[in-house]
Amino acid sequence: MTATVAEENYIKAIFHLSKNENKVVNTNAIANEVQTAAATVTDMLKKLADKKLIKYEPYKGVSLSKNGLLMAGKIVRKHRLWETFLVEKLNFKWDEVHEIAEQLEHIQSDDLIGRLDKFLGSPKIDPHGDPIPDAEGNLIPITSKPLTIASSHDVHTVASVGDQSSSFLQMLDKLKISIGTKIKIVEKHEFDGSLQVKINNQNIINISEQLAKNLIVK
Amino acid sequence: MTATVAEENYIKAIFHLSKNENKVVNTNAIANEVQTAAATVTDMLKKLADKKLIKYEPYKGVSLSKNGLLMAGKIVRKHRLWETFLVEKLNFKWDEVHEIAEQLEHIQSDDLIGRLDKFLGSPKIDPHGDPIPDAEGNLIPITSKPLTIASSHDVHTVASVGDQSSSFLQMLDKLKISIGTKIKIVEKHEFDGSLQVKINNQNIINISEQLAKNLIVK
DNA sequence: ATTTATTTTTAGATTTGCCTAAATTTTATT
DNA sequence: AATAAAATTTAGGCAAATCTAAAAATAAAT
Ligand SMILES: [Mn+2]
Ligand SMILES: [Mn+2]
Ligand SMILES: [Mn+2]
Ligand SMILES: [Mn+2]
Repeated sequence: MTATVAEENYIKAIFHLSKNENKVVNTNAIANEVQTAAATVTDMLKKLADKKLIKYEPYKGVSLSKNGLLMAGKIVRKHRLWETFLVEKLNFKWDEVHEIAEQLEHIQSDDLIGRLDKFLGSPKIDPHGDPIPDAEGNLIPITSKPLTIASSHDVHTVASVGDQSSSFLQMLDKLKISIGTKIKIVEKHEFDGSLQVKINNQNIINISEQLAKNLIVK
Repeated sequence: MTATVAEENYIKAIFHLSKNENKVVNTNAIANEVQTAAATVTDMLKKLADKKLIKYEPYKGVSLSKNGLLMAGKIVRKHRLWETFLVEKLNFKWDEVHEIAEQLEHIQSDDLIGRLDKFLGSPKIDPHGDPIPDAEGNLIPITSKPLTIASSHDVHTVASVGDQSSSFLQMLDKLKISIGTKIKIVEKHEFDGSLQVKINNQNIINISEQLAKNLIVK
């Protein structure tokens, strides 16, 4: 009844690739996400379909079933609660926690997660601004968008990051951009898509389109 | 180079069965400890011997190598630090933490354990009174003995418990006996080995030999 | 509409950790 | 010392998760 670590990682990968919706996910995309061969993914998809965790049509891709979606939500909840613990209590930096949470998310004990949640004050978002699903695995999606499609001359607030890589997160640290930072688009450069932005109503800097795309604001 | 969860569990089992010494451990004892068939243990012993973690002589039993002993110490350190976290920070009772620590002890990150240790104030003993090995895996054995061989009419202090079962720990809770409790042997009953003891210089109760054997005092 | 390219699945192997049953070695008992 | 009992190892197999290479299905390009 309880899923293996491998199964949990696949379920979570499908969840992330389908962006919390019912979007169909391809075999190759999963293979890339979990870093395995496509053939290995096919094997696993058959197993997950047998367990009714996904809807799988050969050659057509997969989506999570209702059960699969809730399971994914619970794993994501654990991942994000542990990340919050690591940053809030153990003083890890936000670019250092992903690998460890990747392991901790598989620890099996509902009681543990309930107590951890309480210990942390039942946080609603993790250190990267991502929402934490409830104990049943339900996730309330946050209505936010990349800075690239946000309106000019308006002040936006950084809600989360669209990339968890430490190179990206460390760059944000250097630029003094974090969750909650106010950003006003001063000018958009047609040429390379870069943006002239005002940070926290203070200094004005230029950021690349690549960076702006991964700043999720509300 | 890094050991699997199964390998770690076997190394730890051998460590516990050899009571931190160089005592030789039998296949059946390990099989019983890790709850597997004896043949499975033999397979694993060959693998651990190849990796130079144990000294293995077929039919003669095994003991940990220097490397194996340090690896065991590191796993035990993690187990006991996590137990301390669960009790001190998440308010688990001391009879509820073993199963979860059994999982958490396999999380791989030296940085994590270093920070956890610091967060907990570098505790020297875990919730059961067992010493916590240092970061290198070295353990300073505590010189303590079962209450059954302690002197009469002297006051002893409970240092640790010789049994982690929740039935035993819950019984101690009922008897108001915990780590640090003062116990004076009032009388030893020849007939069944039970002891008349005075708890914290207050009430006098009778405890069975079975119970006294698992009260480790100093 | 064919041909080509890409994606996905199938086929056949490997490794790890486990099992049962049979053979072997060691230990205990007549 | 011979035999019986217990402990341990070997033999052969199985399930999970992975791989590479080949076949099949789908999508893209001419
Ligand atoms: Mn994971
Ligand atoms: Mn996160
Ligand atoms: Mn364990
Ligand atoms: Mn303990």
